[in-house]
Amino acid sequence: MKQPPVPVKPWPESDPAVDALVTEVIGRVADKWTMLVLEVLADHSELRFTQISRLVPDVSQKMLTQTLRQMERDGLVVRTVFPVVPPRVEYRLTDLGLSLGAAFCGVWRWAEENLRRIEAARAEFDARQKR
Amino acid sequence: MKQPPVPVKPWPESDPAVDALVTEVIGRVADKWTMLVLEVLADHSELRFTQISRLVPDVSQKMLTQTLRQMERDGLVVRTVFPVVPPRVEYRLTDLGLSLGAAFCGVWRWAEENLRRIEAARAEFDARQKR
DNA sequence: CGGAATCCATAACGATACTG
DNA sequence: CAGTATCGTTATGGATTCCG
Repeated sequence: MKQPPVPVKPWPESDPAVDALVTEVIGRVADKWTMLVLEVLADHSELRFTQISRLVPDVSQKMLTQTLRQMERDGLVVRTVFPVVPPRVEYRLTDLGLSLGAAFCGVWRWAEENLRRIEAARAEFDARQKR
Repeated sequence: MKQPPVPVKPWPESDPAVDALVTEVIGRVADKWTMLVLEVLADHSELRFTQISRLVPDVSQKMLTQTLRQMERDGLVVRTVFPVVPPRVEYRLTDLGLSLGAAFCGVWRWAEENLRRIEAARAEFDARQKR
């Protein structure tokens, strides 16, 4: 049985204006810290600032604040401030944030499943460069 | 049969070592230019350097070269050099590259479908900041 | 044509100090 | 606790020039 020449056509359309916006959104959303925060929030459903900072390895306080602010601005997380001392701030994903997590799940699994292949390709490429 | 409490659990495991590698791979692969090149190559199946540069808006020659090299190193594209003058170099996606395109399709569609929601969230957030 | 090499501006990020 | 503000460094990307 012959397979179709192109098994998957990933992107259905190509409106340049929409493309630019989509690219910008993906660029922001595909950020390293955003994805890691998305992961821990998807796992724990609600977390305080310091809890997130402990769960996301090597994130600086500055980057975490910045990332959470952007995610809040984009409607991915809600930030709840409890007027107590010491302050208590909780973060949780919105439905939009959850749906993004689901969408990214495919990429995450792809990366997991193909780690070896990528490492092998890199090793072979690097070996060829040395010659 | 009882369904699990969390409707979607995006990430099945959490091995910190694998996590770090996956994060690194995603970080590289989720790059702006990589995604755009992936898109045009998925649409055209094989392209020359200048053709890609015309199809990807605003990409500099430096970034395009760099992106293509990384993609080649990661085993996402194959680079074929024809020994003629003037030089002719063709790029096409590998199966790995195609499968990545398919995985990213979910994120791409998510971004398209939720553009409005994100813009609305941003507008509301910005309006609240001004007060 | 398809790059490589260089220079340079700026954006990104980490570390530190301070605050309600 | 959950940030904000500032500073210094590093990484990134554009523009330009040159080459087989």
